[in-house]
Amino acid sequence: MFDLSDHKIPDRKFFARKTITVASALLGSFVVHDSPEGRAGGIIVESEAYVEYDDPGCHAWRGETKRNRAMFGPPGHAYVYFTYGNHWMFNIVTEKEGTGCAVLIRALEPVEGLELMRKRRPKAKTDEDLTNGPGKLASALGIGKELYRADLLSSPLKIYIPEKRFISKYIKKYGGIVRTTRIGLGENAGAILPYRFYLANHPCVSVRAKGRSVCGN
DNA sequence: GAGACGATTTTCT
DNA sequence: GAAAATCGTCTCG
Repeated sequence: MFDLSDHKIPDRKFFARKTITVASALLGSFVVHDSPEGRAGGIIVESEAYVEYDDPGCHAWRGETKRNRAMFGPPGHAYVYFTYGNHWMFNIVTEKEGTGCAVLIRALEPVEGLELMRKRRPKAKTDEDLTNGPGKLASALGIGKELYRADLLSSPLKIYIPEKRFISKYIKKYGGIVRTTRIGLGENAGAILPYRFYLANHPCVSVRAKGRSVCGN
């Protein structure tokens, strides 16, 4: 398994930057959830940016509501919400407090707690199936409403940033970063904005119909 | 293997 | 009452 002592927990400023910057900077870093059942975690291989000010697809576009309140809070916190009847989504709040922006984590490479994740997702046939979608990874990591607004710097749910060398090697290994349009948004909901990032050849990326790898990088 | 669709709940109009 | 930042299953090739 990976030794997390080589990786550091970012400070608040890491998340306070532009959402697009944070979304791409998160590729190759770790998400770890220490639950009572044990530790589960993986490497981020796909992310999407959602920003309040120029993005009709963002939950915060129409202003603050009870549901999206966490997005307007301080950066580095979790914005977790429920959708489509069954699924939790895990987002990381970005930019300065009062701005409704976040990064949606769409896919991970499972690394820590494989057994626990398999137990949580008995229907997954392969290990890639454990975390190759936003609803799937939340389920595999045991992320639910109790982590709404959790501080990623001090709660059981944390982000670890590996050394720069590790990240560039990892990104290179999987063919570089692709920037393209997001998934699951309607035509009028900012579907054309190139706010999605993923590792070109990574097996865990949830490339769907709309997400053809167009703009290589 | 790809495309269609139903499940199910929270939130807003 | 409808839509939603999805998933799993069913159908047809």
